[in-house]
Amino acid sequence: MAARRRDVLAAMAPAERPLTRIHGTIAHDLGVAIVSGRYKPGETLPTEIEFSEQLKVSRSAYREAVRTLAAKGLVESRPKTGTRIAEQYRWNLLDPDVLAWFFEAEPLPKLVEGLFELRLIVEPAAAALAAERRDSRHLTRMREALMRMERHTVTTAAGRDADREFHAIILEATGNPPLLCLASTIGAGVHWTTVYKARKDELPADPMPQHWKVFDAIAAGGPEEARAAMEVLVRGALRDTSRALKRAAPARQGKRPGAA
Amino acid sequence: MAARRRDVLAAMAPAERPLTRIHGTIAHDLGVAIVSGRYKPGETLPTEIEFSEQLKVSRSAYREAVRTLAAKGLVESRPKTGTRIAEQYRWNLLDPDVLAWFFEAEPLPKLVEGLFELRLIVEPAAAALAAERRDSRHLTRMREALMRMERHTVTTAAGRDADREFHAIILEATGNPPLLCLASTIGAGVHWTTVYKARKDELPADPMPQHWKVFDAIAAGGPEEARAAMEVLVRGALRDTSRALKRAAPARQGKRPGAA
DNA sequence: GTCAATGAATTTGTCTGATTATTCGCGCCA
DNA sequence: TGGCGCGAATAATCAGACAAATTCATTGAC
Repeated sequence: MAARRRDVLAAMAPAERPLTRIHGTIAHDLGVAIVSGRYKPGETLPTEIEFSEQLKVSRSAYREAVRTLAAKGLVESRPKTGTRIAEQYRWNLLDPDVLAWFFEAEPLPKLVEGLFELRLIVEPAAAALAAERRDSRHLTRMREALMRMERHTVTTAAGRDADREFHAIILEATGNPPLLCLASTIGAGVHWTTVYKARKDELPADPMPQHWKVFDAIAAGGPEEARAAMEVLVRGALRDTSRALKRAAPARQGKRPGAA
Repeated sequence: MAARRRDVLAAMAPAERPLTRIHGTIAHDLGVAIVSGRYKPGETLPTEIEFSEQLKVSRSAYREAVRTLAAKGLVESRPKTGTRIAEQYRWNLLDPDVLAWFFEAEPLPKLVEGLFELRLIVEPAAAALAAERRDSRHLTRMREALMRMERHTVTTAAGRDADREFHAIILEATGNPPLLCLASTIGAGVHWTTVYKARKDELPADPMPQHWKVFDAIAAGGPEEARAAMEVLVRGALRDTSRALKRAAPARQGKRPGAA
């Protein structure tokens, strides 16, 4: 019955969708359409009435979806002018949803690189801070996450979740709220490391020894050791990922202008 | 810009308000009320009908405001359950609006400390990256910002803006989009450094020499020198601020003074 | 000829009220 | 005890009308 309403945005799988949660669906689809470049910055969307009719939703539902996007910096609306896609530098790339939408389509290499550079800056420092505080409960959770990761291996979804969780717990262990907000950002990087790795035919190196080294250093209360171990870990991930990106790059020529 | 309809949230000055932009006003006031702790995590707001009547706005305007807050992780709504304040760790502290709302009331010391720790992690690394790329246009803009800052001094709003801009340009000069998103976060820290400094009776040390050192190092293409100079700068700001925070802490008992 | 004021058209913003979907909690029954 | 519906409460969606704001073209004055 329903689900025909997304056709305008994405003529993709007609998966049945609950009749409610329209707002979420519209926001999601529009968000993906924007970050994937189907709508470009500066472009203005059709008028509310027109677009909501195209999407087969009421104007209020559509407006609420646009509010969600505006809150994340993706669009800006003004009377008479209409709703237009904001410039990229205004997008809140650190927002978990925006990041997820980005990675739903193939993300821009520039963004992935930036994410890894950010990891390289933040995670070693976070590991050092965590080693300084050395909170036992966080240590327990880290060990559990690593053991779960070891059990499932990073080739499985459960293993990747455990991997993300390990990195998130380290951020949490710093006791720094703003730093914890970067968890989803870091998590996106972690996730895509393993995905890119898996795309390479080469058998990826076992990530566990490096992870355990980080854990041991934090557990031992050695900030500098933790920092160093984490840096080796992230640098390895960066190396693998940028190799995979370089190989994927030629296939992307012409598809998207991609500037910053 | 207050209005009669905000009385429920903030019984402040009853200045007349433009008839539109209601959504923004409500989102702002509610956002401030939440981050300042007037509504606590777990609490549920009154029903849509009830609350929108209290606020003297239509349900649609109220709902759109709630959507904005939900997009930033501050609230979660579900049928039957109602709209409830999300747990703090879900709040998107890196969102410019959330941060601004936080600083509209007196921010929690924990948050300010966290912000400075983040600055201490990110800014030296960003300065080093900027020194590596050494883009001439960015260098020009940095110099202009610093000269403007020198002209107005940090005791003026224009001077503080120039200060923030200088730090933002450095982030921009890294060529890293996610890093640039931290500009508002860093900017909040920069801003509050000067505010806290101004509250101390002592004459603050002239910040310009340190700023010029950072600029010179970047312009000279010396990553390590830039990193070191920026670290000195931020560490100084952190020292000043945490001193002011410690002194302000006793004054925070009980109720909260007005905002700016 | 240039600039300022005016006004109309267009688009988002707001309001109202009705209907639907979802979910929690309770009572019933096995 | 434990699962299964039933009902009530609440957000979610819909529909349509009106208000406000801004752009843009036109007009008028100097």
